[in-house]
Amino acid sequence: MPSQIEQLEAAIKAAIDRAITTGEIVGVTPLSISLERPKNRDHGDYATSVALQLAKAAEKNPREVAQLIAEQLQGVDGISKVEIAGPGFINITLNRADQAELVSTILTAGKEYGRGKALAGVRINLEFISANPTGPLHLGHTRWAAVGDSLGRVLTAAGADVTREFYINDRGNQMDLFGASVEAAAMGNPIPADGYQGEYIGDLAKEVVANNPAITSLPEGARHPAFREAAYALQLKDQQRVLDIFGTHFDIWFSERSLHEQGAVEHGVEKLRDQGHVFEQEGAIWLRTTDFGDDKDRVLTKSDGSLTYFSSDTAYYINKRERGFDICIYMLGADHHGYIGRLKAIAACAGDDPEYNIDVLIGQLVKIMEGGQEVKLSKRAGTIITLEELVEKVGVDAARYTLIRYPVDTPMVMDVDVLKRNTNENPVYYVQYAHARIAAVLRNAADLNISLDLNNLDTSQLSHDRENELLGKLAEYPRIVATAAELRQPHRIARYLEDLAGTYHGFYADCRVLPMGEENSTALHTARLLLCTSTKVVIANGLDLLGVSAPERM
RNA sequence: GCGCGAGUAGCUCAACGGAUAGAGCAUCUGACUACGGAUCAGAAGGUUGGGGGUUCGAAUCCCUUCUCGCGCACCA
Repeated sequence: MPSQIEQLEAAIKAAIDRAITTGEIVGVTPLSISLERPKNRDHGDYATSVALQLAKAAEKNPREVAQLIAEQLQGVDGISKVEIAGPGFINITLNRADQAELVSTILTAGKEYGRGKALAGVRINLEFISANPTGPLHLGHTRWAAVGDSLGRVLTAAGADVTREFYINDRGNQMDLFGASVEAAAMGNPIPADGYQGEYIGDLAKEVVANNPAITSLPEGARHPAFREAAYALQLKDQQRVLDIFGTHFDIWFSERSLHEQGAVEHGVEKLRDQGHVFEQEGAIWLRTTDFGDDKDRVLTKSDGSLTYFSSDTAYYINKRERGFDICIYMLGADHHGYIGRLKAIAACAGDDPEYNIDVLIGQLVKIMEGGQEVKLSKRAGTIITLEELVEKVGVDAARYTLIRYPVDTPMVMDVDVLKRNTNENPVYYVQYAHARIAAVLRNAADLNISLDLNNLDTSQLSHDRENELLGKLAEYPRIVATAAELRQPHRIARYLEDLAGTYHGFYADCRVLPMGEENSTALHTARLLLCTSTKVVIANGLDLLGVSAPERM
């Protein structure tokens, strides 16, 4: 059954179609109609500015266009009032009882409510975090661990076929340096000057030796790779362990080495050569990315024959596409924003559409405050905050929620002290509290043996302004999910939930849900309880998209 | 120098090109001796960094300028 908003949208389109067919206005019916819940309640339940948008092409006064559409909307089922306001807004008021049908829609759909088909059939590769396996995941990775995971859930909810992928940068000098650092720690030698300094290196060294005591007596040539590989395995396992705690799961852990082992780099270069964008100069092999807006051409194979990191990037992209992904999403840190141009250029060089097949999201840095002071993050000073430490400080729910709550392109400040508080300063509790509060009401209702049978729902009971407001908010949810998926912005879900929770609390303050004292339960109590239940479903569905729990009790 | 991002209330941040720019915190007023006060109602707080432009309408798009952050390797 189409949602109320869809029905309304269809009705407006039909009205425009008709006006165009009869020649009353000139133009084309827009694919989607902008419909919004007006902030001002005097402006009805829904408002559209479509007449303003059509006016120019129609060469008519916007109010006249609005008038033509409004006339058609009069008398449409469920619409009780249509008004034209301001420069040409159409304000629509719906029958309250019809709106309450939504309760039934939500409860019937359950967990499915909010899921859509906007991205049905689209195969998406979602790559995020992709840290070097040379140390613990830190704050910078944590933002992606939360947002990337949530985006995966949101895209899935919009119908996409999503594969979450972690690209392991397990090749190159950094790995050697990492291995050498662990080895030095184990052998009691000083850590190399440009090596890894953190305390964890010593811990890794101990663990490596404990697992294989003979390792220290290997000849030097064998010892170095042995340490590197052992430390790599342990560190990767640790990253996986921490992400598991954080509730972030990957479908594929993709090793950069494996890319090279299967000859994907050579294959990629061949493919790009076929497309005509590869050239040689000064003994090196280049990709002419400047053909597609990059600021300089990039080297694939150095003059000494070794491969660049960039060649891995190209091979990896081509590999993803050959695995059948329509859209490759990259989530990168702000220090990688220079990659956008070259990644897009890779796609273009491979013959793809850089506007569609590849999507690069850049996340700004997270600052962290504790004790009223910014915590300076420094590897040298040992003040790196790891994902694990953050979770220990504030818990998974608060950490995830806070990180997701902001659009990734804004730098954000996380105040650890605030996250420890269970107050409104900490929006996750505000939302979770609404859920727990409903759960409590439902427990009480069960004690009173009040029927929650949908067949007993009398929609005409829900006529209070607060009920109407709550219903309107619940109706928005599917659109919010679709928009969040389309714009790759999971924070919209969090903001919506805060709004919904606030609306619920307002309803709760003014509308008594359970019978008082000896009072018998009535159709109104049942209707309100079902409204509460549907609100609980939507909050739970929304929190699930964030990977945050929806507690029955707090 | 070039490129990318950011600049909105005292603070942290929202706002598909839409109506009076919104929340939370902080400040000030109020509200339950019956459903969870981790709540609700209200007040105050703004030249959306500055200046131009586009249009019915701009925080949003374009130009310009200032400030901050981050990048500009045959490194990984």
